[in-house]
Formats: sequence, C-alpha cells, structure tokens
Amino acid sequence: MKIGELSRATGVSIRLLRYYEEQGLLVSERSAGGHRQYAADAPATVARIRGLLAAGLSTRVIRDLMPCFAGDGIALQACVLDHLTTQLADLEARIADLSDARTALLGILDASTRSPAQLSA
DNA sequence: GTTCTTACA
DNA sequence: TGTAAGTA
Repeated sequence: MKIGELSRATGVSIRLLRYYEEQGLLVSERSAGGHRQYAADAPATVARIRGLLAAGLSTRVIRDLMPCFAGDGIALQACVLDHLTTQLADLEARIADLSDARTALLGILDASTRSPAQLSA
C-alpha cells in the first residue's frame, strides 16, 4: 500500500511515517518514481512502534528491538528481554544520577535556610 | 491529486 | 512535526 493509505489506516501522519523510516523503525519498498510501497502487515508494525513509544522507549531502543520481531515465540521473547533489561539498567543509572542531584540540591537549599549568603557561594 | 526531498519554524 | 517549494 502507498504511504497515504497507511497513514489513513493507522491514523499516523505521512510526515511521521517518513520519520519512522528515517529512524530505522519502519521499512518500505520503492516503486515507480521512488514512491514508498508498504507490505500488507505495515499497519501492525506501526501499531507496535506506537505501543513501544507509548511505553517510553526511545526510537533508538525501538530500532534495536525491531529485528527481534522477525522471529517468534521464545526467540522473540529472549531478544526483546535482552534489550529491555539493558534499557532498565540505563534507566536505573539515570535515576541514580538524578537522585544524587536531588541530594545535592537539598543540601544547598538547607544550607541557604540557615545562611542565605550560601546561595551565592 | 499523491508522493518525494530538503529545509525552515 | 507542520508546511512550503518544485517535481515526477
């Protein structure tokens, strides 16, 4: 199907569909004058992309995840699990950094309560 | 009329 | 992401 049809079928703008392709999340064949041609299961792929995006995954992670869906059953599960555990580790590292920043900020605030001059230091 | 690429807001 | 321009 053509990009306009896929757009109407998924409710995703043509602009965004091209962006997904640019990010390596969606693939398409080219025909005639270079027009994109999508497989019949493209709507399902787009739905999967939107689901993962809604789960807070970055386009980068989703891109790495796409090859997993080529397989099925346990293979798919192992592949996805591997990427998601990595994603979880990254997320926890960020939480740790934010927590440290929070502690530091609270410290500055607490000190300024006793001596406002501390704010300029 | 639809799609394409590039580029700017 | 939207939109404009100039094509195919």
